[in-house]
Amino acid sequence: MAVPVRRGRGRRPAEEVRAEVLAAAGALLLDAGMAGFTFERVAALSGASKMTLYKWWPSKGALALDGYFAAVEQTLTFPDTGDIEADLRTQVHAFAGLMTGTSAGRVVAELIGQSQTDPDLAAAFRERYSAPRRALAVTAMVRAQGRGQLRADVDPEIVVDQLWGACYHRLLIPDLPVTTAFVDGLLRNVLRGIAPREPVTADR
Amino acid sequence: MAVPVRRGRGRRPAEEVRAEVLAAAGALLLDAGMAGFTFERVAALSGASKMTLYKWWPSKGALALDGYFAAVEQTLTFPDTGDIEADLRTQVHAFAGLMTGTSAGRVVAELIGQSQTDPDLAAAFRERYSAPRRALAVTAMVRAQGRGQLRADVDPEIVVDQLWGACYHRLLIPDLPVTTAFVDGLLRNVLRGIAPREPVTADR
DNA sequence: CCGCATGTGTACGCCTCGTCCACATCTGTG
DNA sequence: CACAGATGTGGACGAGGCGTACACATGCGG
Repeated sequence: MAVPVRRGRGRRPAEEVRAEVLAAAGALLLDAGMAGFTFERVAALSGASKMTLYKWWPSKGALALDGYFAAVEQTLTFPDTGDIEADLRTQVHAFAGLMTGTSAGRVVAELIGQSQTDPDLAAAFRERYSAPRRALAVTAMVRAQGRGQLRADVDPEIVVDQLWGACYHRLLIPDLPVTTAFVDGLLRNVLRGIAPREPVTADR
Repeated sequence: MAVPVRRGRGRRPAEEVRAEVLAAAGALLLDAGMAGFTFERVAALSGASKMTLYKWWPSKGALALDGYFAAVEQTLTFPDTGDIEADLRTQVHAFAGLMTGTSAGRVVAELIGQSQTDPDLAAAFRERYSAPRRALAVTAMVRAQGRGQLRADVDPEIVVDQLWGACYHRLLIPDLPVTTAFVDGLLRNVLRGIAPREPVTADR
C-alpha cells in the first residue's frame, strides 16, 4: 500500500554509487575482517547491484583494498629532518604502532594473506600500498647516503626489508608479539649495521 | 551387473586411510595450490569420506599443512660448526633457495596467507613449522654469544626476524625478488650489526 | 565368534560465486 | 526540450564448496 518514494531501480550517478560501495566495503572490512568480506554482502550493504561491483573490481581483494583506503585516511609522508636514524626510528615506530594499536594491522595482514591467492589484489597492493611506501623510505636513505650518514655500499632496498620485513614477520607469523622493545632492538641492530664506520650518533 | 571386488564401504584401517589422505592432500597442494585445495577434492582423490576428514582435521588449512609435511620431507637441522656467521649464511641461503627454487615457496606463502583467516592453521603452523625453526636458530646464536662471536646485548629472536623476516617479506610482498645478491647483502648488513665491536671475520 | 567402534556412501540445506536478463532511470546530444 | 543510448538495479540461475546427518558395512578387540 505504502508507495516507497525511491524504488531503487534504474541508473544512478556513478560517483554516488562508488562512494557508497567504498564506504560499505570499508565498514564491512573493519568489523568482519576478510573472512566475512564477500561481494554479496558488500552489495547488500551498499545498496548496489553485484553486477556493478564485478564490473568495477576484478576481485574481492581489489575491492577490499579500495575499501581499506577509503576507510583509513592515508597520509603517507616520510619526514626528512636531516637525521636518517631519527627518521627511520620515527617511521618504524609509527608503523608498528599502527599495526598493533588499531584494527588496521589485522586488516593489512588479511589483505596480504588474501593476496597470496588473488593476483589482482597482489598487483593492486604492490602498486598502491607497498611500492610507494618502499620508495619513500628508499629515497630518504639515498639522500642520507649523500650526506654520508649511511655506508655507501649498503643497498637501501635491503634495509627496507630488514626493518619493515621484520615487523611484517611478527605480524603475519605471530610467534612473538610486536612490542616497543622489539622495535627498539630491531632499530639498534639494523642501524649499527648500516652506519658509517664511526657511528654518527653514539647509541647508548 | 559387474560386481566390484571392493565395494568400499565399511571400516578401513585408520593408518591406511590417513596415509592415503595425506598423500592426496600433498599432491593436490603441490599442483593446484591453496586455491584449488578443498576438502571435497581431497576426499575424492584419497577415496576417503568427507566426514572422516572433518573428524580428523579442524580446517582446510590444518589438512593442507599436514599434506605439505607429508609431501616434502623436512630435515630440520641447523649446523653448528662453531662459526655462527658461516652457519647463518648457510641456513639463510638454503632457506632462500628452497623458497625460490622449488614449489615449496609458493605453497608456504599460501599457507601463511591462509593462516591469516584460519586460526587452526595459524596455530598448527606456529607449533609445527615456525616455532621449531626459530628455536633452532636462536639456540645456535645463544651458543655463539657464549663463544663471544655475537654481541651479548643482541636479542637473537630479533635477529631471526631480521634475517628470515626479510626473506618472507620479499616472498609475501614481491615488490622485489629474492636473489642471491639480496641474501648476500642482507647477511652483510645483519652480521655487521650484531658482531662484536671488532668483527671476528673481516667482510670484504 | 560376536558386538561395537569406525569409516563409507549418499543426501541435504545453506552459502558464495559469477553470470545473465529485462527494465528503469540518468545523461548528453541535437 | 525531447529522445536515445548508456548505465545501474532487481531478480534469478546453475555450479560448486561447506558442514552435517543417517544408515550401513566391515575390521578389531574381548
